[in-house]
Amino acid sequence: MKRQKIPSLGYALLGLLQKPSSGYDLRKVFSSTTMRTYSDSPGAIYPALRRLEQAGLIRGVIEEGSGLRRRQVFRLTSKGISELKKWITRPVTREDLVWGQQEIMLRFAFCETAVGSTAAVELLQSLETALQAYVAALHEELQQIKSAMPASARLAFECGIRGNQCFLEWTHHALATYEKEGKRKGVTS
Amino acid sequence: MKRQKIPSLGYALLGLLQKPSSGYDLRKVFSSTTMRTYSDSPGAIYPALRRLEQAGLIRGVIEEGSGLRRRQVFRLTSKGISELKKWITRPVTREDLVWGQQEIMLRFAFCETAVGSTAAVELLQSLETALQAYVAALHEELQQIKSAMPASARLAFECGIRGNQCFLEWTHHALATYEKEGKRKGVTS
DNA sequence: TATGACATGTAATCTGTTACATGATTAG
DNA sequence: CTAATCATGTAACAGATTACATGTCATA
Repeated sequence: MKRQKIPSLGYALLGLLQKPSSGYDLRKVFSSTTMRTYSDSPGAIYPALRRLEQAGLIRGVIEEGSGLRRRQVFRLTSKGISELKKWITRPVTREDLVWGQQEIMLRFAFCETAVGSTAAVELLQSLETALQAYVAALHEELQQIKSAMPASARLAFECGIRGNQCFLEWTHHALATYEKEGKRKGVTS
Repeated sequence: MKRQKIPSLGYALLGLLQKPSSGYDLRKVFSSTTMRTYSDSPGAIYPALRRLEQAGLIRGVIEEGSGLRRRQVFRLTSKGISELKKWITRPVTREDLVWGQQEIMLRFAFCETAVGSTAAVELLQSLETALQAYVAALHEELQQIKSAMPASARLAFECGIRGNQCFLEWTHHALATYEKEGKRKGVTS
């Protein structure tokens, strides 16, 4: 009955388990794709899977099929699906931005298959709002402290601002993409 | 005699301790500036300081001055300074990029005061090389998998590419800044 | 004198890392 | 047959989070 918070890795696993997979499959995803930011070590993944299973979010079934190496395939439960949706659709906060784009982008990447493209647009809009405020705040912070900083520190700060500005422009690009798609599909609706 | 690897927080503390500070001062930096990505909790910072002290990288002295609240001010030792320099000046690897810009930018921000502007330029050049290769690799990865992805996943991937491209452009901006400064100071040398 | 900010710390718990261990199956 | 790969795990440890504990000093 403990209300444990699910760490980022847990949500990454939930998202990937939209397609039923074994622990080994998931490790391969982490070691071979852009998701290598997450550890592919068995000491991280197998315990994480067991925690998710104990929380009732996924269920593992040992395959007794053809090849017959013991291989446990995990699937989302309905509780797991709703937890995943909740994580994806909650509004983007300032804190989310401070902790990094990584997790926000993971949420967005899973959004379409898990919740649908309407939710994807909403997530983008929420992100846009948060980013606009954040970029403005960063500009202000720079004004206040730039005189007392060495050049490298000021440049590093500018890098952060540029990065977030670029991120903001991407949200516009992404929103435009969805708008176009919407027109293609549903002008007459 | 343990050769423990210093975690990111440890280096952040070493960099900040170029200016002698108490644990409380450091916590305030983490809670109030752009460095709020690091935890400002006492349970993280005081133990980290003690580890650095045990490793001989910093030394704390209890102030017996005027105000007389007990307040321990930490300073870098010569060993700490050289460890900080080593961290800052080592070449930027692919792995550094995968784990995030954060730590690279921290190294750069501390670079000028800790090692000097020549080292800052070298760090930027190393970063530029690594980024060019990384962006190229990301483009290739996108080509290989984009057909099998939902729109949101593809857009998320594009976001990563754009971010790194933006980062690359920033390195050019930063290098140009140093070039200009170099001319102002040393044309006749 | 009581409240709140200053300043430092500890203990329980959780998660992740590193490194090792185990066994089944397939390729050479 | 033996080496590599598939597939799963465990144990020891390090580090972070959370929540609590302690005491000092200023001020209202």
